[in-house]
Amino acid sequence: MLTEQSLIAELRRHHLFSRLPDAALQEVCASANLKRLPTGASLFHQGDKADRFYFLFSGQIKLHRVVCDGQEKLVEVMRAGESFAEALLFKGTPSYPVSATALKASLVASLNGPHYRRILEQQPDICLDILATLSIRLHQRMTEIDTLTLANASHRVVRFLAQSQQDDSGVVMLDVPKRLIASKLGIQPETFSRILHRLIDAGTISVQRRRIEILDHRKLAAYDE
Amino acid sequence: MLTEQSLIAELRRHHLFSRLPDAALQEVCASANLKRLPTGASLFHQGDKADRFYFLFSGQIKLHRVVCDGQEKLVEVMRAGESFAEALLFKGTPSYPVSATALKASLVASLNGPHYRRILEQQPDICLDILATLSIRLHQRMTEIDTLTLANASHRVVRFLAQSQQDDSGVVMLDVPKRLIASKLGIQPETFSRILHRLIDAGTISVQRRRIEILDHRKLAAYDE
DNA sequence: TTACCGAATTGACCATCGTCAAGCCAGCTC
DNA sequence: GAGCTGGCTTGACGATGGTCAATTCGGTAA
Repeated sequence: MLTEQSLIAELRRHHLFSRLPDAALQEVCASANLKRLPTGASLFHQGDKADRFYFLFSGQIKLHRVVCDGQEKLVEVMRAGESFAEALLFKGTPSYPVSATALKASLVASLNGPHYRRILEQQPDICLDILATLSIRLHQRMTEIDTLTLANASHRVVRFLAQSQQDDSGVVMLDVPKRLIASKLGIQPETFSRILHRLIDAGTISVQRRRIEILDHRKLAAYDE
Repeated sequence: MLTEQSLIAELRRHHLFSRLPDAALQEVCASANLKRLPTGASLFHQGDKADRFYFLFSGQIKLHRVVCDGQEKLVEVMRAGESFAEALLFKGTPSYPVSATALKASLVASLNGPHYRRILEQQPDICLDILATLSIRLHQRMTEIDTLTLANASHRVVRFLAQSQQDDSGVVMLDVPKRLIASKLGIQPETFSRILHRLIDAGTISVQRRRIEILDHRKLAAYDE
């Protein structure tokens, strides 16, 4: 069971709350709702009125967009300790630009947006923090646009692999189904599979289930020029 | 000739400066440089250290990215009265993610970033304004990613046309060369030309040089489903 | 163990779009 | 006017990647 104490302690580790005075943080928690989501449950839908934002304690939640012809595009996968939908607090007429669905059983705190916003007005230093976060995210989206327009499918996969190995071990563990990866890269699952196997045949990588190992970094980099 | 008075008056109309106390704005202007750029001149390059941001008084400036194979991708066209590169003020290690080049003879104010940032720390309300701007821009980029991944070339062109008619007159005036439009849409100039002519043949639009008129809105919308 | 279900893979086929090359048109200078 | 330049257009061709269908694989439950 999650106590109010441990809730506060978790939030403290996040940059949105770390510099908040104790009283303000207590206030925020008082107006928070805890939600348990089983796998596949929806948290909110694209287009819903957005007056709440979220903090993910445990589990995994995907943010995705649905477009006219019913196709689905993965935007981002949120993990424990991350917040999302907080950027909307500042728009005049906020409605969620994505849908949020649990990929695994998850525990989230639903926080009152306008309430937090009023507290923020007293905390210019946190504002600057958030500005930094947003400008970084904006930058990420820009490189993503690069990748999607200027590179073909193979390049996108190679870039994805290069960006996904956190340490330099050369190992990439996928924590979502391959079809979602394909969706994020803007290609079909079949194409994704074929490209991986082309890389395997060339001796560039090896794949066991969701574990991908980069065998030849040089050869991989050569693709991306 | 631009006097300090008219410079201040122009800046006042921009949301980054409109709520600044007089003294603070004077201070900002004092550390500003005015630059005249002839057509084709470069203001800054992708990757340069970014400690200044800009306000465009007159002319037209393109923000673009250059990628490995020498191709160029249009990100945005800035017009008189707009500011740019201000999002970088908040990143730890700022370097421009785009290059800026004058499309027409332009007059820009180059402003001291860290200086402005220090002033901002005293102005939480302006911080919130900027947060709103950034979150809107983030949203724009997201729909752009949608367009680039989930739609084929024809859809992209149709969306572009639909979004580009400011009033409902059905007239779209391109203020940059077609090749740059194509670049922004992530397609080749040849493909852009062919798609426009397909729409002309279908009686959906008419084109005279850089003036595009939408003749049949329903038929155009039917493409984008 | 078997049965089952969704994910992943593989093959065949084809539309779309990029590439290359040539030609055209508008605006400019001389 | 002639000639040049750069942007735009048009055609031919081929590679890339999407679609559809069949098969295999992996995990779960009976």
